[in-house]
Amino acid sequence: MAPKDVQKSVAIQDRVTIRTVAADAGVSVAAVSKVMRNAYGVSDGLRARVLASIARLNYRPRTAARGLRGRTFTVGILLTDLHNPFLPQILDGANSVLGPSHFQSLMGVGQANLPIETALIESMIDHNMDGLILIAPRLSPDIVAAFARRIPIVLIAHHTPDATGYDTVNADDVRGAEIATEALIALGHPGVAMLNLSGYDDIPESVQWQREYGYRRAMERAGLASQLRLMVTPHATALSKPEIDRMLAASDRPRAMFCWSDLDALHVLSAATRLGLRVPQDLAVIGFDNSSVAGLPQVNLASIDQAGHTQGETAARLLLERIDGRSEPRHVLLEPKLVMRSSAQAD
Amino acid sequence: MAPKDVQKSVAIQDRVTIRTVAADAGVSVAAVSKVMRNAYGVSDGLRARVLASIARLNYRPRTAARGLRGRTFTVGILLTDLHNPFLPQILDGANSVLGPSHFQSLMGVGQANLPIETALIESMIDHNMDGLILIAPRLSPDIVAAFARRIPIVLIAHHTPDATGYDTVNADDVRGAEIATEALIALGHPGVAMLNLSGYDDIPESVQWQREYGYRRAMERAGLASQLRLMVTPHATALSKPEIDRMLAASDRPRAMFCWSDLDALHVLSAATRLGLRVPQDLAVIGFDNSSVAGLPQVNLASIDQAGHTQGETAARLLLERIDGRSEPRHVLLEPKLVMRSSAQAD
DNA sequence: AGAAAGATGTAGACCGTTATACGTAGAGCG
DNA sequence: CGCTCTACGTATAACGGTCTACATCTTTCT
Repeated sequence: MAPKDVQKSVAIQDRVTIRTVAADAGVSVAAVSKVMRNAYGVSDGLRARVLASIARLNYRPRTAARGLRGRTFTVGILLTDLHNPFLPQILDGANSVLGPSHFQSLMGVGQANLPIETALIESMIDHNMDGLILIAPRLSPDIVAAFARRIPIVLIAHHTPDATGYDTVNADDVRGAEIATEALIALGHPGVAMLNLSGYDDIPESVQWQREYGYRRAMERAGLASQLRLMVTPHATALSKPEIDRMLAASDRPRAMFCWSDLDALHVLSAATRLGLRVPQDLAVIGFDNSSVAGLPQVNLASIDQAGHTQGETAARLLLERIDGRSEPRHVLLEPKLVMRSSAQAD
Repeated sequence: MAPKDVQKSVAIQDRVTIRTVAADAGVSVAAVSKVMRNAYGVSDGLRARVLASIARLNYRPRTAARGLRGRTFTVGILLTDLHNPFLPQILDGANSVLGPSHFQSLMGVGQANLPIETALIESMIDHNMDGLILIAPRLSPDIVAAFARRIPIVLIAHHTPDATGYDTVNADDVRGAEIATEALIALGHPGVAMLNLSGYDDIPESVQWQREYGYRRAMERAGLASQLRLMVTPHATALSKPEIDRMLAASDRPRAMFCWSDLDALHVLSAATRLGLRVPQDLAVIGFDNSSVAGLPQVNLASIDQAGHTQGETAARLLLERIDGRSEPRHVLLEPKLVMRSSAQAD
């Protein structure tokens, strides 16, 4: 746990501190602090003098020291996995709100690993960050709630509509799965199968549970309850997929598949190509995320768009509100929509 | 510049501090600190008592406070652009070294924007991070050097082999471009064109300059100096590419293209598909990065692999050395290699 | 004019660590 | 036995900010 014996670091250039500025401007340290914080009780003359000194000395307050008592104006963003191709949208969205508010964001990668995730959150708290955005964390709701008592938190891709200690932002995953399944049924394929993420976190809060539920509901509503067919796969990073090949080579192979993520849908398409199946005639496929690869002409994967940019924006906005003192929970659900492409289009 | 008037934040649960631990263990604050730092002058008995209290109270030192005097055991990683598909490899590599050393990493996204990049680096310094890894920053070498006087820095994808204030880790981009160009020439296409990133940072330090140089050198060595053909494109996020279409539709279109990045190569392949060109018979393409999309069966893009994982590992290792006091510069160049796929294979 | 209210600036405690300087006790030694 | 060494703990000054009291100086009101 404890690091190796610490030795003196390389000499670092002297920094200009709040005291340097105070001396330069001929005022008290407190006055400079007030100007920095836009606090009450500063005359125009004093402010001008201080600002001039700040500019002249190129002073910037040291976040770490500042956070010891006040705010750091930094929020932490926890990512599960960098390979996820719809992350950039979320982050762009979040930064588009954070930037103008003079908040910085620093990110950590949880690597889909619970201990690492926990350690990162602890670390972000220890860095005195003002709030946290967690994207699809593995954490259980009660652990999140415990953290939320220590720091404002907004969750993305984690369905807990009744949680009171924090906010959530989600695409309506049930509805998205429903739309996809209905579209495949409408194509004339009764035996629509679903490829889902297998997993240790097979709980209602998880995105994959919600999508599976939407699939089931659409099938039942169409009177196809008896045709339900679910397959699971470990996380998409596991590249070799003999099971997918086997499934598609079998005589009772599905004619249409709804995949819980674009990444997995890509593997299905690859397998189809390998086996000489025509898409969409022999096999129709719809994915989820509408990630950038899906739009490539070589791929042309129909997919459910879940408005990542908006999710990021919303999460950042909610977090700033919470940092500003709001304590009533807010849970936002965004409407997904199908982006049709040739992988599921009769045409 | 200054944020809105600050108001009191939500009440946060009392934290257990070093004082709480000291009281619980019945020792001085200094003793606890010594145990935490593995410092000299602690008896086994005292250490045991303190560790027991730490465990019982679940104490963790607060990084921000710690950094005020000592180290934070946190390094910052600056990314240019999350869309870049070979980032994950680098980060995995870096984290595989950082993790076991009890160092955390926090990342910031520079969005290929100089002011944002600078602000992030300042912010990381203000967070008292112990060192920085900058990946393909837009910063000019002298600005990097200035920052490096304040904090240990390792650069990835920025060629300054003579810099003395910091370390660099790079793939040999000249050699990589050369290999790709030679492979295309060997295919029997004399008129090999190159698609490069256009840009404001057209300087020898940049990756794109190095790759262009490699392309030129290979052409000249093959006695094809007169056949040089360079095209440039703004950053790949600009999705619509009428110029690429125009170029490929022209009668004097290139028969082989070396693209400075996989992302751009994908757009070239897309255009070829749109225009009904056969790959590789009518147009052979080689990209750079060997990113995960390149390997998809639908894509099958030949590409130069630049060992991202090793780059990340090496950078992290060098940074830790620098944090530990090394001051002589080190500049590592890794050998790239061609991964042949059907986009450039006669077959 | 005198008092109350408001505006502006300062002093200094405090945040949670690190690290230096120092005190004390026991061991080793001539 | 007195003296030096070493090992172990403690007290406390930083670190660079924030923020609560409070002091001082103007206005405004009666």
